[in-house]
Order: sequence, then C-alpha cells, then structure tokens
Amino acid sequence: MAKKTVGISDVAREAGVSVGTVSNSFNRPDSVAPETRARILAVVERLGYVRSESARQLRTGTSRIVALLVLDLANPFFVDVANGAERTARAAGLGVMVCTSAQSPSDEADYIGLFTEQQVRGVLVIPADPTGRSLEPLRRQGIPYVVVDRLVEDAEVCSVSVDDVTGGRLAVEHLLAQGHRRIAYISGPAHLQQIRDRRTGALAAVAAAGLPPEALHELPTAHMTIAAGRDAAARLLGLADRPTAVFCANDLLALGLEQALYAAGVKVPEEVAIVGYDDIEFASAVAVPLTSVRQPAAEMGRLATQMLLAEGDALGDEEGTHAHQAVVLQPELVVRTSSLHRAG
Amino acid sequence: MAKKTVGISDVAREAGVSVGTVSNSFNRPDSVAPETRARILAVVERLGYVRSESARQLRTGTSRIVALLVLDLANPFFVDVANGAERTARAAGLGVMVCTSAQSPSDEADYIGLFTEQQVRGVLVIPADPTGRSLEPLRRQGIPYVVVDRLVEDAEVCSVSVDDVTGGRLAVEHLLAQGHRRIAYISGPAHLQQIRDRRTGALAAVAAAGLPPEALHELPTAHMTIAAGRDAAARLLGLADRPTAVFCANDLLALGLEQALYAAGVKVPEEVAIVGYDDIEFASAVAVPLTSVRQPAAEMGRLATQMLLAEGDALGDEEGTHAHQAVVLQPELVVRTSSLHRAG
DNA sequence: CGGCCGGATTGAATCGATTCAATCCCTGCC
DNA sequence: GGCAGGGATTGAATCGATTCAATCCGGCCG
Repeated sequence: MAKKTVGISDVAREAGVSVGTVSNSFNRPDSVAPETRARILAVVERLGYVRSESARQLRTGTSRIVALLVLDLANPFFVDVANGAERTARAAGLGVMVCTSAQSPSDEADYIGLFTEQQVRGVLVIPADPTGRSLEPLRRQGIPYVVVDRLVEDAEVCSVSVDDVTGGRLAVEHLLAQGHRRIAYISGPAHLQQIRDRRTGALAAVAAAGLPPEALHELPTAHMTIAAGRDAAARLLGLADRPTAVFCANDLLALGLEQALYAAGVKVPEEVAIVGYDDIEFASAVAVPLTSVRQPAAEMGRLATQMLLAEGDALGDEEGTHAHQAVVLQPELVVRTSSLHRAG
Repeated sequence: MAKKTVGISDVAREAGVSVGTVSNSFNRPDSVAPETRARILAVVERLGYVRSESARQLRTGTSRIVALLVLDLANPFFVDVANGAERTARAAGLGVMVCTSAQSPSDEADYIGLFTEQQVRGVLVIPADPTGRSLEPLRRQGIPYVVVDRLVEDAEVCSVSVDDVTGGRLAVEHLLAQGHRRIAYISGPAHLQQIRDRRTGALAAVAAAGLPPEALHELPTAHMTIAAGRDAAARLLGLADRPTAVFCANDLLALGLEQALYAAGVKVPEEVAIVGYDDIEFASAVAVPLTSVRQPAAEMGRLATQMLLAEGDALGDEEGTHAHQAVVLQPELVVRTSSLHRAG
C-alpha cells in the first residue's frame, strides 16, 4: 500500500532522461526540447509527482514563503494589511504565513525563531517588542525583514508606517473645528509608539488652537478592544466636567464607546462627538457611522511586501545594492455622522 | 562580510565532537552526557547556529507547519477559527500558515498545490470547491487534512462542522415564536452547503408551524458582506408584502441590513426583526445588538487541529489505526434586542 | 585478570532537487 | 568532407541534518 513517494529520479527513469533534464524542464523550460519536455510532463502527470520543497530549498537556500507577524487578527485593520501582503506575495508566486503575536514580545520572539529555522524568504513584522531586540536573529541570519506600521529611523531596516502624529492632529483639529473645547482621548497601552504619536498629534492640535494641554483628557486602556471601549464610556460619563468630544485610538474602542453611550441614552453626535482610528469596515456599518482616520492598510501590506522582495533580490547582487528606506504614508480623515454636530 | 552560514558540522568541529552527537543533543538530549551537551550548547550560542528546517525536513519527511485555508479573513468568524487553530498548534510546537481562498476554487487548488510541495504536517480547510476535487492531491500525497465547517459523510476524511440545519431552525423558530408569519431569508451563494442547510432548517421550522413554504421569502446574495446586506435591505423594502422578520445567513449581512433599515427609518425590531448567524463580536457591539446563532468557532479550530495531529500520529503506526470521524457541533441561539418584539 | 555490559560517541549513508562543467549531436558553412 | 557553433542532455557533486550500526571505554563481576 504505502507506495514510496515518487522523486525526480523516478520521473527521469520513466521518461528515459536524466534527472538534470527533468529539473531543467521545471526551472528553465526554454533550455529543454519541447517534445522532451512534453514527454516529461506526461510522466509527471501519470506518476503524480510533486516536487519536494524541502530538497529544493536545501539546495538553493531560498524558501517560497514569507512570514507576516501581526499583533492581533481580531482587529480588521491587521486583516487588511494581511490581505494586501497576501495578494502581492501570491502574484510573486509566494505563500504567506500569517501569525499572531498577541502583542506578546515572547510570542514574537518564538515566532521569529521559527522563521529563521524555516529560512523564510522574508518577514513582515508589526513589532510587539518596542526594543526591537527580538528581531536580532533575523539580522544575524541575513533574512530580509520590513517593519510595518511603525517608523524605524535605523538606517539598517526598511519600514512602512503611517504618520500617526498627523493622524492624531487631523482627528482633533476636526473636533476643534466643530466647536468642541473639552476633548477626551481614549488611548491604549503607553508602550505602543502609535498611541504616543497619536497623542502628540492631538496635543499639537490643541496647542495650535490656543488651548492648554488639559483640554485633552486622556483615558488610557489596556487592550484597545470593543469591551475596553465600553469601559471607557463609563469612565467618561463619570467625569466631573464631561468632554463633549472623544478621540479614540482605534475603531474598536470607538464602537464600544458609541454603543455604551447609546445604551446610556447619551446622543451621538449631539451630546458627544466621536472620532475613531483605522477606518475599519465596521466603522461605516453602524447606525451612526463613525468618523475615522483612515490608514491605507492594504497599501501598507502591499508596499511592505514589495520592499521585502526588492531587498531579497538585492541580496544576490553586490553588497550595498539595497538602500534601506522608511516609507511614511499619510492618513486621511473620513468624516461621517458621529462627529457632525457643533458643540454648545 | 558574507560569512558562510554555520552548519551542524561547524558546531561539531568547534566543540570537538561528531555531528551525530550535536544532532543528538538536540533531538534526544538524554542520550548525551550532560557536560558534553552543555559544551555543545555553549558553542551553538557562541556561533549563533540555527538548525536548517529544510535539511531536517528533507531527511525526516515531516514538516513543522500546518496550513489553514479559510474563505475570507474579513469575516471575523474565520478569524476565530484561525485563533483556535493557532493556539493548539503552537502548544504542539507547530506553526500555522493561514491562507485565504477568497471562495475561489482555483485559488484553493493553487494553495493545496503549495501545501503538498511544502509537505506540510497537515491541512485544515474550509472548502470553497463543493466537489472536493481540489483536495485530491492531499489524499494522493498522504497528507492528513480535516475539513472544517462542512460535514463530510465520506468515511475517508475527518471533518468538524456545526449543525447548520439546526441553526437555521433555531433562528426561524425564534422568529415564529415572536409572532412573525412572513419571514425573509437573506442567503448567499447557493453552492455553499452551509447556505442550503440553513435554509433547510428554516423551512423545517416554517413547516412545523403549519405554514406554507412561501412564508419564507429567500433573497439570495452573491457575497455575504456588509455591502450585500445593504443591497438586500433595498430589495426587502421593495417587496409588495414586506416580511416582518429577517433571518440572515451571516452577521455581516445582518449588520448591513440593520444599518440600511435604520437609515431608511425602519425601526428594528419594532417594524422588522433580525436574526443573524455566527455571533461575531461586532454583532453585540452595535446600538441595537443583534440576535444571532452562535457557532463555536474557536472550538472548531481547536478540535480540528487536534484531530489533524491525531491523524498524523496514527500515520506512523500500522494501517487502519486512525478512524476518520465527522464531528458535528451544535449551534446556540443568542437572543438580543434585534429580534425582541412581537409582530403585529 | 579477563570478559561483559551498557552508556556515550562516531561517521558514513541518506533524503531529493539543483547546478554546471562536460559531452553529445546536428546543422550549416567553407 | 571537415569543422565550428550551439542547442540539448548528462550525471556527479552538493546542500545540512538525521539515523543507526559499529565502536569505544570504563567499571563491575566472577
């Protein structure tokens, strides 16, 4: 029963050619006579031969999969990034291995270890470890990687990110323009660069409007989830001098907030205006559609993958061919109902 | 600069032992003297050695990654499945390669081809191709696979699914119990077994209530997305004898529907009651929380992975050790506001 | 003192595809 | 007829870890 797996030599024997020719007919079809090739392919079909990636990879040293390590697939934003990456990778004939670090630096390190052993073609990573130390093995092994959704100044790595300072500024400028003077910022874990940048932008907008920093009241959260958004709503409503507008660090928080406010009978946007971040699909699918700062998620995935492949190609050439670059994309404010009402 | 990659033989030489001992100290630590092992590990550390998966895999024939092929990560339901699978796989020291077929049988076939070449440890697949033909290569190559989210009667494969007939029945029974007599079923592509099963269950409930099949008005959609839900709303409102309740084949459709109804000034649940399917997180996060049929998504991913690993283990043993099984889980109706109102 | 046992170690064979220098063979040209 | 040129083909060497039969060695027992 247990037929031996058919290898390239079985095909060669059956087709009456050498293994080299069989290999060639796959990898440089032009260098082999058409009828020979046809004969070989027929045998391949008949025997059900499939080439062993591990053998190929051992010999050539290059794998056909790229890894993508995201913080959390439960956030549709990362799914969009993944889709962008998957599409471009597939176009290049590569597979994508999507993994979740769950924001845990140790999980991240584990996965990086797995990737180096696999000698993947490259790694796209949204870092959970702010120190960047867990990426060290990649550098040592010479595996190309691109940091996604975080700006890295280091000239030794490529990165694709979105200007979060501008994003935060856009959101709060918009709220200020609507007449709001007391604004809450429902944020997230302070160790995330994104969170800090968005606050910086928000504060810049506040300052530009001639208001004191206290005009922005920060309500930190641990998880940036819908549930955390609901919790934040309770805290917001408990505030003595309740803000009339809220800027949320992502749309999940904003959705949780909006729902909790609705349940509490607080009208959005009449009593409290809301601006979210990411512009996930669900932001526009609720009864009171969410104003949000859109990030070009799929585009980031696409670009990052392209840069990764470019870097991989450059590896073969002389040293120094590849110039690492930090691409910064611009966010865009998408205004919807949740923020369209002038305050008092 | 370009240091040769360090291999097991470099470690062996540096540590003054043979390659066999180095290999053993990784794979059967007990069979090597503690101090020898310590010395080897020190050298490994110093040289920054990482084992080559491709070489290992070539020799042993077994990979350390399992593949998961889902229809569409944009649907949080599949993300939950993926999370369940990823957790269990990681516990077993394996990586998961998550891929998206986008419901396209040809993409599915492509990916299956990639998986066979990679000789992955196993495949979890939510089939896009109803014929199951694209899975044939897996069987030929003897790669274990488990079909997820679809019942397969074939005694030759394992499957984990949810009883969709019951799910459909629960949903419509609930609406009937609320007094509704004209019910719409916003469905999806007819070639999906899930869609047909849910209709079957819905019709059974209608029949059990002594109503004619026409009491269930089907509105098919092509994509089962939020946008499709909005479209369906327009069609629903255009119906001559407008149903007072709607059963949606998934929550994305239901969310789109609910929003469009809200925008059209049709009150939910007073004028139209809604029941969705999947119970994704967003279903409970909107202003009028959605009644939905919950599927144990993460549990499916977990179970499927376990079955896959069990099957893989059995491969080593004598033939016939592994009994393929079709596990069917039960759905559960989660009642929320969107359906809680008695029809006129 | 010799023989034996068993834990530790050795190292050559092996997995299967790729590569490339060498060979073969045919055609066209002088 | 001889030869250069070139397209097609060959096959042995190679990638790096695993495996297992063979060897080694130190101590224990009779």
